[in-house]
Amino acid sequence: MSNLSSPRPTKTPTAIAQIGRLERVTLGERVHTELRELLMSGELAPGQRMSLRSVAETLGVSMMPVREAVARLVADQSLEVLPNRAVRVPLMTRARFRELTAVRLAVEGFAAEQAARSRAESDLAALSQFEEAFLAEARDPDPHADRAVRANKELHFAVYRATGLPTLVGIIEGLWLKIGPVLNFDLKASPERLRTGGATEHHRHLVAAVNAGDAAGARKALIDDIEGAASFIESTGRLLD
Amino acid sequence: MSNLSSPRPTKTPTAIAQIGRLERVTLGERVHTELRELLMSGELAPGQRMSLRSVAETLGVSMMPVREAVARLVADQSLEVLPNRAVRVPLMTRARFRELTAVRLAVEGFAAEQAARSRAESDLAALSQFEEAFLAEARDPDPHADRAVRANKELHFAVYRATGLPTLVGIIEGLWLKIGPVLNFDLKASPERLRTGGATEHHRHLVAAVNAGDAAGARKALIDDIEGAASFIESTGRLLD
DNA sequence: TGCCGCGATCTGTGATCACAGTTAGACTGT
DNA sequence: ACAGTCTAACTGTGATCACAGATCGCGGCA
Repeated sequence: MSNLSSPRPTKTPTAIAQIGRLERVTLGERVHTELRELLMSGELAPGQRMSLRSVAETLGVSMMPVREAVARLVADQSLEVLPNRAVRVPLMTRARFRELTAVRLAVEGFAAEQAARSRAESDLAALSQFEEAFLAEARDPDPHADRAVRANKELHFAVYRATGLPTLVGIIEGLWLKIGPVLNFDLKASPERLRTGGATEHHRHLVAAVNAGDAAGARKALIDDIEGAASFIESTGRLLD
Repeated sequence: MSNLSSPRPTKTPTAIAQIGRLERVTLGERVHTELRELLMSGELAPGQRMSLRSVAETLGVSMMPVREAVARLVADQSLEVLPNRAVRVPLMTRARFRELTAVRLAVEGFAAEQAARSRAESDLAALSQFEEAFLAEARDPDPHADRAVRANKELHFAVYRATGLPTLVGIIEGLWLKIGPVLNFDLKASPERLRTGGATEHHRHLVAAVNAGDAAGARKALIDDIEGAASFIESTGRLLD
C-alpha cells in the first residue's frame, strides 16, 4: 500500500500513541468473569454441580477456556472438585463461614477506613448513586432480589475502589467469591431481610462517613453491615455442622 | 478373594473411615507450587521472561499443566503476559511497591495481632525453631542468601498460620508472590542487609510478643519489620518511575 | 549506510483427541 | 429380596495439533 496521507510518518502519531496499549482479553478470562458473576450474585447455590462440557456448550465455547476459568476458581477455593472428579460450589460449614466473616471484618473494615481517608472525587460521586439504587430496590414492594444483590455489591465495591488500592479490591473480590453463594442465595430465598435488616441504615452511615472523611465511623458502619448479614445467615440455620 | 479376617464387614471399618478422603493433586498444581516457590524466594528477577514450552521441557511435563499454572499466576498478577504474548515476571514501579506495602502492613499486621490472641500450641513450638534458623543464617559469616530468605519466609508464615485463619494465610501468600521477586532478589544482591538491617531484632520482638499474647506488640514488631525491608528496597533505587 | 520487505521461527490460545477413573443401572445368580 | 457383576456413559486431566500474531535475521534496493 502506498502512502496517500502524510509525508513519511516514521514516528507513531501522538494521537495514536496516547490510546494506550489495548489489553488482550482471552476467552478463558471472559468465562471466568461470567462464572464469577454467577457466584458472587448467588445464582449458584452451595452444592450446585456443573460439568466443564455442559458449561462449555452453554457458553458456546470449547472446553478449553472453561477448564482455565474453573481451574482458577478451584485454585482459590471458590469452586471445588470432588475426588469423584465432579465440580461443584463448595458447601459452607459454620466454622468456615465464621472464618471468612472474621477475615472480611478485618480486610473490608480496613478498606472502609482507608476509603474515608484517601477518597477519590470520582468514586464519591458514584457512591451516592449506588446508595440510591440500593434504596430503590429495598423500598420496592416487590423487590427484585437479584437487582438488590447487584446494587449492594456495587455500593460496597465503590467504597473499596475509593481506597486507591486495587490489590486490596482484588483480595476482597476473592472473599466475596467464596461467601457470595451463601450470602446472596439465602438473601434471595428471604427477600424480606431487605427491609427488616438494618442494611439500608448501615449503608447510609457508611456513605456519610466516607464522604465526611470519618475513618473510624466508616469502619464501624461497614462492620455493622457485615455482622448484620452474618447473624442473619447464621439464624437461617442452613449452614452445615 | 475370600474373606479371611472378619465376619462380613459390610460397613467400612472405622480404621479406614478415619483416614479421610485423599486429595487429588494434579500436575498443574505441582507446577504451580514450583513456580510459586521460585517467585517468593526471588529466584526469578523482575522482567525475567519465560516460555510455556521451555518451562514444560525443563520440568519434564507437557505444556498443558504449565499453561494452567501460569494462567493462575497471570490471573492474580504474579506474572504477566505482554501484548507480544511473552510471559515475564512483572516489573515493579515505586507506586505499585508502595501500594503492596500498604496492603501488607494492614493485612499482615492484623495477622500478627490475631496470632498473638489465638495462638495454637503447635505453631508456637515451630516459631522459636524458625527464629533460630533465621538467626543462624544471619550470623553466618558467609550467609547463604537463599537459605536466609527461606528461613525468613517460614518464620513469618508460622506466625500467620497461628491465626487459625487459613483464608488469611492464602491472601498473604498472594501478596508475597507479587512482592517476593523484588524483595528477595534485591536481598540476594546485597546480603549485608541481613546483619545491618534490624530484621533479627524485629523477629525477636515478634516471636516474644506472640508468645506473650501481646497483640499490639506483635503488630508493631511486624510493621517495623515490613517497613524496614521496604525502606531498604526503596533506598536501593532499583524501582521504576 | 540506511531502510524496507520477506520468510523462518517462536509465542500463547483454542480445539480436539486419548485415557483412567467414577457412576448409575440393568442384569444375574443365589 | 438382595448382594455382586458387568457395561455404557460421563467425568476431569494430559497430550497433541492448528493457528494467528509477533520477533528476528538476512538480503536487496536506494
